[in-house]
Amino acid sequence: MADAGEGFFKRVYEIVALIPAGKVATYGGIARMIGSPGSARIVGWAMRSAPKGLKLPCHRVVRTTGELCPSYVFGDSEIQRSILDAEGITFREDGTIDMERHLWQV
DNA sequence: CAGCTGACAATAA
DNA sequence: GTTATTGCCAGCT
Repeated sequence: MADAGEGFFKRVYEIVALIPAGKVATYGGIARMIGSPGSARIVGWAMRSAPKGLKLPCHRVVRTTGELCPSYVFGDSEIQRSILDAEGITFREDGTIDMERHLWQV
């Protein structure tokens, strides 16, 4: 990777963009793939500052608890559930994602 | 140049 | 078991 772009952000975009449909990744997990296990917050921040042209599947990025962030939604809180459901993600009774079943790991 | 903020995570009480 | 606090790294003002 000769081009570093924005540096850390670019790295996050690459990881998130590589998340296959039907799978989800955690902020801390992505941060760890980049090489900064303590920058879980930066990953989330990268999503927030992520240009829409990249079409990053932010909905596939969830917390370690399997809970999605309340404010990252594209349009409405119900949208993310619909998207993930369309991707093949299964939700539990409490509205959290089945991490054991959809946690993306290389 | 220095300090603050931020879509999280882990540990302690 | 739940709730609160601290720690982390990188960008932005």
